[in-house]
Amino acid sequence: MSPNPLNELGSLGDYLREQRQSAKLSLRQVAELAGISNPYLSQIERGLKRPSAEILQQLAKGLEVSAESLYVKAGILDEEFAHDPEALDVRRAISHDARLTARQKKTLLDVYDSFVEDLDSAPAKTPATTRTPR
Amino acid sequence: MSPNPLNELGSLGDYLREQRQSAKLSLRQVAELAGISNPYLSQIERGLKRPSAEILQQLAKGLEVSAESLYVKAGILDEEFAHDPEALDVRRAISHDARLTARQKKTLLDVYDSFVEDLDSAPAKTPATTRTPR
DNA sequence: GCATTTTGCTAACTAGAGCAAGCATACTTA
DNA sequence: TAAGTATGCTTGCTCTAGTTAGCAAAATGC
Repeated sequence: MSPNPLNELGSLGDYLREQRQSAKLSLRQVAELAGISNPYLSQIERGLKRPSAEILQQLAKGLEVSAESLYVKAGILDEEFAHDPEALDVRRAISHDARLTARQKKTLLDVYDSFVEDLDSAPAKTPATTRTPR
Repeated sequence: MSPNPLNELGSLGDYLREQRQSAKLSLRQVAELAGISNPYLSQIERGLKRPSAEILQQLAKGLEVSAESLYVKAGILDEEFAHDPEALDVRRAISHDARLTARQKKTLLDVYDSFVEDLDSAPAKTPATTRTPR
């Protein structure tokens, strides 16, 4: 059932270990800085356990990286979302708007697509289906 | 020990229950949409259990709100971080889109505004204190 | 009136996050 | 060489997130 089996987990662990080693810190040091136990950190780095968001927050603090970047690697946050959205994209903005229902999003996206379709010379774009950005 | 004892938890639960009721859905319906058990959702709404980020993701999908907004209420994401990319950015993205004519922009903005206008009674981002109970 | 469904909830259980204690190997320093 | 320490890891354990089964009260139908 778990949507992020161990792929993303391993990637997260690798990233954490890289960060720790490039900072020349031991497992115990980072564990202490983050306020978690060192055996547990060891298991996280090797992808054996799946840390909660709370633990990720503490680890981010200890490693001096952003919590959001860890969330992204753990698969609980969209990458696009973490990247500060200076680059504005209408489709993306619409699909992330918490105030819109799914149906309203589809309506807006369809309208938008119909507008831009006209100027894309003759693209024969996919008409109605909501294309998930990503 | 836990940094977010039950304060933020209660706020999250209240928010979830408000969203569900304003959508006129039962516990079981939302639980099914989100793919979680209904007793568990009941406990989350009453602030008795602390859902993981994964569960919050599924709940966001079922309730058609952004996962990030739930993360904020659960205390695992900074408010500022989730703030900007929502309401503001849709309007801004539209008005900055070079592919749209002025008239098309106005159309899209009008549609968008009409959508979010309806939400005044059921706001997606309550200031957490003022609850307008219809 | 009584039966059926729908509502939210309680109780008992399972699985896994996160912990303290301890182990084996490598690196010091005397 | 041997004593001391730092490294990462394994072993059990506790606690709680999340489950299934089932309850009492409210709504709906016959």
